[in-house]
Amino acid sequence: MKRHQITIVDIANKLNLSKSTVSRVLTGHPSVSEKTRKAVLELAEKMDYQRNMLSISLLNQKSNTIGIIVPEFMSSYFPQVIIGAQEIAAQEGYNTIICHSNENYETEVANTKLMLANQVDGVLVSITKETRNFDHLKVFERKGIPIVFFNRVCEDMSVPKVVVDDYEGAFRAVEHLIKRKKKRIAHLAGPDSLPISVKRLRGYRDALKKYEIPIDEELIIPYDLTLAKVKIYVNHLLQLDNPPDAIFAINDPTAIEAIKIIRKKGLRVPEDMAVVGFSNDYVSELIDPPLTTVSQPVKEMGSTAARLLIDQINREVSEWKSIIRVLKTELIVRKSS
Amino acid sequence: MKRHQITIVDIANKLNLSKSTVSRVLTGHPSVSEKTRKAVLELAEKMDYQRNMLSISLLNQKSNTIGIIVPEFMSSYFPQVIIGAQEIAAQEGYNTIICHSNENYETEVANTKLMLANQVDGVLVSITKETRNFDHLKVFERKGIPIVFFNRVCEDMSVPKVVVDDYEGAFRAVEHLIKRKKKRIAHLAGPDSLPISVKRLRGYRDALKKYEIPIDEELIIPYDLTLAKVKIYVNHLLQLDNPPDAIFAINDPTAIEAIKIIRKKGLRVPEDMAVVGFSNDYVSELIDPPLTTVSQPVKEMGSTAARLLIDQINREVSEWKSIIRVLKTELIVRKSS
DNA sequence: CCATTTTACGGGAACATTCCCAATGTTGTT
DNA sequence: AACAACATTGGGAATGTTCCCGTAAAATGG
Repeated sequence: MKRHQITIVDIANKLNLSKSTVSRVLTGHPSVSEKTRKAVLELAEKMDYQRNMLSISLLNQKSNTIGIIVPEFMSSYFPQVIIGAQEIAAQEGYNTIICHSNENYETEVANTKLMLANQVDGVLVSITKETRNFDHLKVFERKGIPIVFFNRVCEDMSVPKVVVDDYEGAFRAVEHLIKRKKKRIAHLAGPDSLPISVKRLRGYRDALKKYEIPIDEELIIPYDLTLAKVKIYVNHLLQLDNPPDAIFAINDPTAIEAIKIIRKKGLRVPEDMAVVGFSNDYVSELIDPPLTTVSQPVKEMGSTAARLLIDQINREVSEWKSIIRVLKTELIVRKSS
Repeated sequence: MKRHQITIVDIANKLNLSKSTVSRVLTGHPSVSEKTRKAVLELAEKMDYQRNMLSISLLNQKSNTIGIIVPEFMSSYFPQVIIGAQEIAAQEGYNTIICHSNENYETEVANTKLMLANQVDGVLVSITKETRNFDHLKVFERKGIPIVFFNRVCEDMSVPKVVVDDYEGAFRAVEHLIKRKKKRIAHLAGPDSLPISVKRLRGYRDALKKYEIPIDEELIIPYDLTLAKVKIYVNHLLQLDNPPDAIFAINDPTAIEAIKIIRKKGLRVPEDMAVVGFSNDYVSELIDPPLTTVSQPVKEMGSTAARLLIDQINREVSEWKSIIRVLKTELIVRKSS
């Protein structure tokens, strides 16, 4: 049994009208008599009529849909960004398609194809830690489909970006540790491919420089954000001849994992080893000890990015190109430091 | 400037072919010569051609898209369900469109409209705590669009459902508290509108009955899952003439909030007040003290639901109707009890 | 070399909707 | 009564794709 969808033609036939007239009623066009308008609206309601967006989108060459591609979905970070973005999108009559690439480059490429095939009017993207080739994203540029990066950006594409002041945040965090009299501060850094890693590392270095603390390259460990590896690196740090007395971690999950391992070794946080994270995840204030961290306006990041994207969709301009919105971070001092 | 999308007609014209032939190549139809096949594929690649799913969906009366409606997005619970569902969906060539209703009935209704307008082939739904009228969901039934409930189900619709053994899980949790010599066990319950609340409450009652512990209605507090209210209720419990020595909470966020408040009062967990949650959120093992809780196979819930839905979409049957998949829970004992 | 089969391709309808243009009917004005 | 102006409706193209049907050319068989 092939189920038949209720269309405006069905309504038109039942009322001996043309589809044009029915369409006019449904789109709110003025030139239609009150009598037919009422009849159409009533029947539409009764028949559970729902306009078919597919055909409308096809006709208008506009789907009123934006795509969001995020690298992961486990921590509270990206879901919250999405909430912020969806709020604005919904307000502006845009629909959202969400994909997570699972930190996998191939999946990310597949996701962009899917977005294109589904005729999104624009995309919000935060890349995976593996992404080094950006051809799949440049397709959007070539096709004139607006794209906005957030958090994990691609630096050599001149499109709008929304980030936080990673350098500043990292600087403050490390400065805070120094003021707590910590002398050997290690940094569990992110992969070099991500600008956030690079910037936070630079913040770390400059803070040490400012307070004339020698930088020990042994204490800087870039890693691939696979939580399982944290154990290896933390143990490595603890077994150094001259072990660190503090760790500044690239993000909160890393910091939390580090605390777990440090405590399992019988050491105290923060007395033996202070730990500071980045992002202020939902969990961070709940753990023991509560984590000192650099908070970011997460929801705002989503809404700012969405706003930027929709502005770009509506007016067609190119001066937008190189806009970079930098949101403020804030150091939140808790018991872990 | 109106941007022109690359279509099969463009490719056809460039190669002096008909759109039919180009379409045949792109869909992998056999009856086309090797020479033209190669030419078409090459040009398509060069022109960044992407098939327009809108037109295909319109033509096929099938969008290959499923909708997922969840009540919230903050805790790790629903994101993980979504991951499980998306995995299966992607595998089967289905696309996902996700909406969160923000625990708000009107938003949920709006979301269903959006799903319908976008011609989803099926929907996965977990209702809000407010939802008492199900007309908006029955529309799917009337239109013959498969629907599967998960976690928060609507009991008076005979469609497939995926749940966990809430009764069993709650029973075990309370039994565990009893074995820990707790005599007065309170229950921070969910709203009556949700079957999960009702079932967990029943498990609570039956466990007490089995061990012949009198049920004190004063210790059963149904609440609306607004975390801010937990403070009021916990304080209320603590100020009773005969206060409880344990709390069984409807979910982990509630339990965690309760612990925070109890400790702020200077009481010890679990000595003065044991606390048990439900769901085993990502956070639960990280907090202090680690939370005893009933773990659910979250990702599996998503994948099972998606599987059920897609089966329903593919074969058109009605014996599916009343399938209920009950997934197993497991009591995880940690330090909070 | 002619008849028949096979191979490769083109033409056109269909999907649901909107919007422009034309057509009909109705009212008002002189 | 004739004509203009306006209100209301209908017809048809267009959006991008697939698939059925038809047809020409090439290949095969005797």
